[in-house]
Amino acid sequence: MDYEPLGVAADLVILTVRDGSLQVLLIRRGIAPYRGRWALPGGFVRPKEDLEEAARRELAEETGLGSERIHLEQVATYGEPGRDPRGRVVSVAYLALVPDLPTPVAGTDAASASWVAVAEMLEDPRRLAFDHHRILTDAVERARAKLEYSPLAAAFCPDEFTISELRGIYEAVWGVLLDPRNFHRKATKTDGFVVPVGATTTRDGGRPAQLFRRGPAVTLHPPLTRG
Amino acid sequence: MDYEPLGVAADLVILTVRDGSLQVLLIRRGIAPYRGRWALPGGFVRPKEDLEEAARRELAEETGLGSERIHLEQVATYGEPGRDPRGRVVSVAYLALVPDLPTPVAGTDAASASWVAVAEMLEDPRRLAFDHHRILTDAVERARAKLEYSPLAAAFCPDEFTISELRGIYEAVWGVLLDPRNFHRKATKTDGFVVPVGATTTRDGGRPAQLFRRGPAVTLHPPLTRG
DNA sequence: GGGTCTTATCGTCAAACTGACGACAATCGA
DNA sequence: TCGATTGTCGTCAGTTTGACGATAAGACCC
Repeated sequence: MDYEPLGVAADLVILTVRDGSLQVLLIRRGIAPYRGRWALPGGFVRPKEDLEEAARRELAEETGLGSERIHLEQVATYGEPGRDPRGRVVSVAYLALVPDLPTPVAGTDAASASWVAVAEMLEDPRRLAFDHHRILTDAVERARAKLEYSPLAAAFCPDEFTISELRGIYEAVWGVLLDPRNFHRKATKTDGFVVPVGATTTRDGGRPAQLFRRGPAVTLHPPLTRG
Repeated sequence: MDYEPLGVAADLVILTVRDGSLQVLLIRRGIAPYRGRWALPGGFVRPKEDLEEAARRELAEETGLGSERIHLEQVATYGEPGRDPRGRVVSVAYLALVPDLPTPVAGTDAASASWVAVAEMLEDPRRLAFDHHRILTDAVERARAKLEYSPLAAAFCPDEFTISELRGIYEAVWGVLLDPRNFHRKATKTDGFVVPVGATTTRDGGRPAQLFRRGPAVTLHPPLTRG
């Protein structure tokens, strides 16, 4: 076969919702290029490894999440010749949605990983290394869009959650406030979105709220609306 | 940098609507592996070439379309280690939507390219070489989904088109029949979807139909519904 | 125990949208 | 002139949305 070989990497946009805001896991680069900047976690795909396998491996390395139950999906691939000053690298970007774990970010990789507010990173393209601002933009937009027509918001929640907590996810990801009453109606009446567990919790204060689990639906008909 | 280099290719799913059916441009493979099977057009990304640039180059080679005005978007990247028996190749798949051109398929590449009904190819996974059945499935699903919430259907039409022609696109891509009256209402009343040109045509027989052009909208609110 | 605060949940109502379908308009070919 | 064909406008009932009032069920304070 006649081809010029290139480096292929998997980069991860790991999102969570903490304290009511959408956050992304980033690594502070300790070495040039882009030393001191934030970057997405990622690494090269190994010779006998599938792309998604590589992404899951990185995810586990960065978060300690034994990842089967974590939502992971491919977003896009970036291969502009000049995107990495060290050489030609094609990056396959993956989006991971994780619940707000009490787990510390146990980075086995050298650099210090931390959760950073997405809004802050999107503000200024120069806060992120390489073309990672673009990758983050695309991944966040994908997440925002998918909340509309898929039950994906539950991927940010623990196994059991209240409707308010679910609404909090939407509000954090979309950056809008939603009417609690209309949201409640929509979430509970959309077929297969959530199923009641039977128990209640008072962890949010106020009247005890029913607990729900994610339902079997794959798509939401009709979709929820942003704003 | 420490990595194992891989081959990176761009594969194309070029769709059009002809004779009321959704068709894809395929190449009959003349050499092993998968000799005699249909395959998606594609080729390796060159050392100094962007991924999309490579896709546009292939598109031009296969269709003769000087492609600026052609809709081209990335669908996904496939990199399972065993997907190409000749070696490790990572393929970035692109989706192209082209109008039904009178242009002959001027394949400069050796093999014979032709338009094939998508339904026929989706029926049996073994009619396509490599993992191209999966790629085609993903790309077609992407196209189907995007027709719902984006004005993309117009990419299948000539510059000026009638509402019926537009409806024909939806019917071919979705494989359903739509009510002409409701479709007409929806298409003309959705803000920015289509704008009237002022002229009419009788090319479909019957009463002359207004001609429209694609409008400025990027997304359709609310979306059209399949079935 | 009685207020008061907070969050959960149900209900109401008008406006918008959908899907089914009737009716009429404008052309062509016989 | 008479169908046949396709385009376009209307009507109507059922559904969904968005705004918002009202009540429920706890916690907290005195």
